[in-house]
Amino acid sequence: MTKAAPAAPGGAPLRLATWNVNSLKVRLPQLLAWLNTRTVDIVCLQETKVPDESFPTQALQDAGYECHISGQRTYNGVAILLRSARLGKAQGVVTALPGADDEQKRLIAVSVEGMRIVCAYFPNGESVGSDKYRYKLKWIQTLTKWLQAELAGNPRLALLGDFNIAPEARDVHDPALWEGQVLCSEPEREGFRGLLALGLGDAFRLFEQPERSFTWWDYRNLAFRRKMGLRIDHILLSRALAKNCTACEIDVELRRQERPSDHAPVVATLGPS
DNA sequence: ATGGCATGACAATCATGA
Repeated sequence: MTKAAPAAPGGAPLRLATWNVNSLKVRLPQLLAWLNTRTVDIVCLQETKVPDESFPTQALQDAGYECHISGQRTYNGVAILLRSARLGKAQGVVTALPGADDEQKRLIAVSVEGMRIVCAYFPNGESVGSDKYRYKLKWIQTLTKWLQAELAGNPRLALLGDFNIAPEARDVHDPALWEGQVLCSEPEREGFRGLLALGLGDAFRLFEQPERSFTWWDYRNLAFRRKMGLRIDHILLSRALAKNCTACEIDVELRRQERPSDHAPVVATLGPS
């Protein structure tokens, strides 16, 4: 096992981000522009919707990132981009959730700089009580068990992704409207708390945040303009990483752009340990 | 009111998302 390296060698902060791009093909120009203006070192992407052979590896390499991918046609698909100038080689790449026993590409994990980085696209769940909802709850259970083992071997662990869970009422624009609905139901929230119980902290809630902070807004009904959103994209940090976390923000500007993803990125900053 | 919009596969609608 490699020795845990400092979170921020050289003292420069390390930035970790997650973004559900809702089609990497459509969003690539925005992603490249974003990477060009923001210094993010580790980027977790969900809903790339692109098979591995069509992944825009060259364009992202040219932008300075090494790509680790687990994709499929049409649906799902995840990737981790590592900024080569800042980070060493990745090891221990895992491209599926062990034990999940399905074809859906929803998880990728890498070890880099003594950290275990897990990028996840949780199932949506469709509606409470549906087959997809049951699949979601089971998937979360499988993830939780696997993470427990991962944490035992890698205490410096970050879980980033589209969780498709709004953990609390304050993460919902209209809690009464959403009460008991998919993304907000109690079993899903229990699942989220089960992840916290592993010793993970919600990076966003380590800090004072504006009210009505969300990461997803429906394309319909002018939901973004009307601030009708949910906070369903998260960065969870193990204690060893959380104690060095100095900021966590939602990059709302990307949702304001032309032809946006319906999700905005979340970015966490780790200071020197 | 189960729609509204966006994406991909596919060639007019349909599955899926959240």
